[in-house]
Amino acid sequence: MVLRVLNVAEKPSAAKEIANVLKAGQQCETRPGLSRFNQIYDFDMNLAGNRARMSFTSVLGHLKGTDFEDRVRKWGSCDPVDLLDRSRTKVEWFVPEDKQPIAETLRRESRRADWLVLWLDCDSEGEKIAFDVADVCKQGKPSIVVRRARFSAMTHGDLFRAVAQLGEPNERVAQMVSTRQEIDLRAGSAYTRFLTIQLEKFSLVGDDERQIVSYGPCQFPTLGLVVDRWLKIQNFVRRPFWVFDLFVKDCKVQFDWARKHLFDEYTSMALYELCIEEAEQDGMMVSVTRVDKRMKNRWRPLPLSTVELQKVASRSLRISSHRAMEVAESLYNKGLISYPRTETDRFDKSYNLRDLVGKQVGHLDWGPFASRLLSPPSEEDALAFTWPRSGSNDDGAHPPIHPTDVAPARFESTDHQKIYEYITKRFLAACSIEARASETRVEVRAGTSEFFTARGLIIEEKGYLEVMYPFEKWTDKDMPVALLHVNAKLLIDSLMLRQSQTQPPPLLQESDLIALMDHHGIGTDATIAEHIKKVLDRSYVEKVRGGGFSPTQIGQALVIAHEQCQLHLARPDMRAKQERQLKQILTSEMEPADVLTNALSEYQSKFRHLRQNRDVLDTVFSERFQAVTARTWATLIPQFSRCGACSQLMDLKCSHSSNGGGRGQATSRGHGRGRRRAQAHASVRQEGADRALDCIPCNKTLKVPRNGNLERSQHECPICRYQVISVTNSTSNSTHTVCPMCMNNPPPEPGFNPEGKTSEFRCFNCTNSQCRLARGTPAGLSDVAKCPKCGRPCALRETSSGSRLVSCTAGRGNCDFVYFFPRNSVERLGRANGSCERCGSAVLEVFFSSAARPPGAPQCFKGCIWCDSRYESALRALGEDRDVPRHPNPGSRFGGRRGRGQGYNLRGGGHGFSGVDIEGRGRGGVRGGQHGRGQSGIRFPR
DNA sequence: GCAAGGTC
Repeated sequence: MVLRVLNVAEKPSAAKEIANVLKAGQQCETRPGLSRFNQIYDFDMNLAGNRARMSFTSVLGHLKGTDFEDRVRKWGSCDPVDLLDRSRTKVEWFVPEDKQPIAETLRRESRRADWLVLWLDCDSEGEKIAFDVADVCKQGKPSIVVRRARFSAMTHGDLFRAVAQLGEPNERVAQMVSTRQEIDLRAGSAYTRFLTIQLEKFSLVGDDERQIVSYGPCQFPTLGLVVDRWLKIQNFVRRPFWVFDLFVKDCKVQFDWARKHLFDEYTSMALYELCIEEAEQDGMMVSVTRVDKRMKNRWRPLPLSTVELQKVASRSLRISSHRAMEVAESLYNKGLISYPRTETDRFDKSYNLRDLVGKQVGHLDWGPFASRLLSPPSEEDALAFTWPRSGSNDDGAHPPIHPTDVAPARFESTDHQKIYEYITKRFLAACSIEARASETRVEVRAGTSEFFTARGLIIEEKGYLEVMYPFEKWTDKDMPVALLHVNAKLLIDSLMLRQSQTQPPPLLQESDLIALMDHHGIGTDATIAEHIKKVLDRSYVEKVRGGGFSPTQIGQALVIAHEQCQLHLARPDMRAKQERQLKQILTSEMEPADVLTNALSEYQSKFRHLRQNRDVLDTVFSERFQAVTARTWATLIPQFSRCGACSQLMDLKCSHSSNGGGRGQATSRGHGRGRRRAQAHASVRQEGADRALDCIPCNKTLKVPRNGNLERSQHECPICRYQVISVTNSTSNSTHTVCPMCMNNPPPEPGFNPEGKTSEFRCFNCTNSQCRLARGTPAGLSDVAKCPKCGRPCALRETSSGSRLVSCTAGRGNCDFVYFFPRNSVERLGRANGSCERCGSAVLEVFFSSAARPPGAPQCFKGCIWCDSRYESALRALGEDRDVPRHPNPGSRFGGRRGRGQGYNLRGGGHGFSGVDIEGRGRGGVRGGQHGRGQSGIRFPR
């Protein structure tokens, strides 16, 4: 019987390569898969004693992606902090649209296979992909036998060993990867949404452009490293120091003062004068006190890893790390170099490196060097092939980067040529011998106590350096013969005391940044360059002349604000700490769910802290950026209302635009201050235009509502001391109040979502117990009853005019159910423990006013106001002769027979609803009505 | 509109 085996590799090139080795010279057929990149190779081989028909195909990296459930994918669809809470939002794993053809190929091929062998890269990401592949294949054939092949190099020996020792995929490794993915997605999304919306009011980049202010667990620390160096430079205090400069006649060597430098001016002067005096007595001569000679080796380079290639590219080739990876990938796809994303800096002994060197012998530039490596060493030529040094890193999946084929006649670009040349020369150098030189160190004395040294160098064996030109140089430094004799005396040309000063460190170069990221474990070899590009694209950092990285105003402000809030999200050890926790999944010290919960709760508390301190963000950014809302404004009413911070009067301003927006109206571009172009001529406010209060002493601009007539009220907000503004809608003649500070910086309120698109905080959202204008529903009263009309929760509220009511929370346009408590008879309301057995509404306590209470009438009622008939009786005893709504809960004594939907009795009487405004006269028109006693009863405005 | 990690 022939065993049918489906084999899956991580990428097309790996499938091709592995199939090519395993077929061992047998015939191999190639056919297309449903994805145009992923072909299928069919061949026969022996597998565990069976004859096997192998089908070899591939995926393209991760097969499944992850995102939030649909409900919360849109910005503003939920409070961002919910994205950090697994009980409130879910993330989903799915095969994205562009990977569907691959998944379909896998399902199709699985149907006719007995075994599935997973040849994914042997790193943690590969293990996760292995599970995703197995999952999709099982959709095609649930009974398929799943095996994992593990190999450390794509060599004949390793691959056949993997076939002979097929194992199981490691679930904990895959769990670690998906845990990291979920943490990154949740944290990135929550903070990015919050930061972007919070900072939207500042003009961070050019107008009309939307600036995303993103957070990522790799991009923030990357930014942090740049800012850290920049701050060191900013805060650097230069210190003067003094140094002796010695020049000796006819000797062009540089002497270094043995004391290096002194920070004390008087000591330096005294030493200098003494030295000159003594030297004069010596006839202005120095004497040679010591001559040392020793051999010095220069080690050949280690085999090349990705991070090293990126550093060299940016440092020596003037190619950015991102571009270098792009180019390396294209060289790899042409078969010119090995896989360019590798951490490995040691060659496996099974590699035939001589063959690889042999491929290069025909090259005009380095060919002769390659052929000398392959010929035996002689007395004239010490150069010989030497197995490369072994570094300490091995990712177990890929060898160090090396050339796999000869250079083509023409390269796609000079970058391609430069990168290929470097990789090849570096490979030949690694297979070569060390460079050797003899160094001469000469010490001279001026006067009796000042010593100086000079160094000379003679390169005796160039070794690998012969091929590394122009990337690495080691040059001879002549040492004049006159200096080589102890006790020789030489005439001083000049001896000077020079004042200098300490210098700040330079800005981080890209190669420094890569090295630091690598050191702190920020990103992987394959992604470091992407993170650097990301902080550039986000305008957090910029590359200045000379190639250094400098933080922009945005970058500075982000890091400074986070540090001021004591949130160390931009520190480099954050990621390393996370990685350490994730690793505990591998050792079973922790379960994935616990790691996730821990990480998310830390993010949650930091998020809440940041949100509470949003003022700090605003302050730090307002020091650097003009608020969008202040750019195109004209004063509408000077000295309109009082500022809570400085007690001065603020101007009411208005955008002069008719199509309503400060944004997109201004024409200035660039960063920072001084770009304000206020238009003073527009004074008439038009409907839909933005309005704001501007406090000049505080340099603060606060949005106020766009619509309605604004008037100052006499009230002062107890939270922030700003003068409250009343807003009157001229159409409905309704009035509400708003505190300008709270509207822009909402106090934390459980029932208020500050990120909601339509949400602007008003007094009716506020539950402050000190404020008589606060009309928000305190926590606990937002869900006191099931709406008799639609079944959704109803809240207990109080209007600005003092009416108490229960209304549906479904929102305007969805359900307008309202029940008013009789104003004259009801004094106080409260929520008691428990809920109604019949309809589920909360048990309420209704306290009746003693003034309105006739003898014999109850003092209070406790129960369900919809279902308990005692409430209606109490009202009647109080002279409130209206009915209360009945809950149409099916099965209750009121429900069931009402027929479809809202089969309420609109006529009043009986158990139906009375006082219904079926004419839809709108708000304000329903009060009183035929009953003439205020607001008891319900209304259904249409 | 959001992350980081694979790969094309």
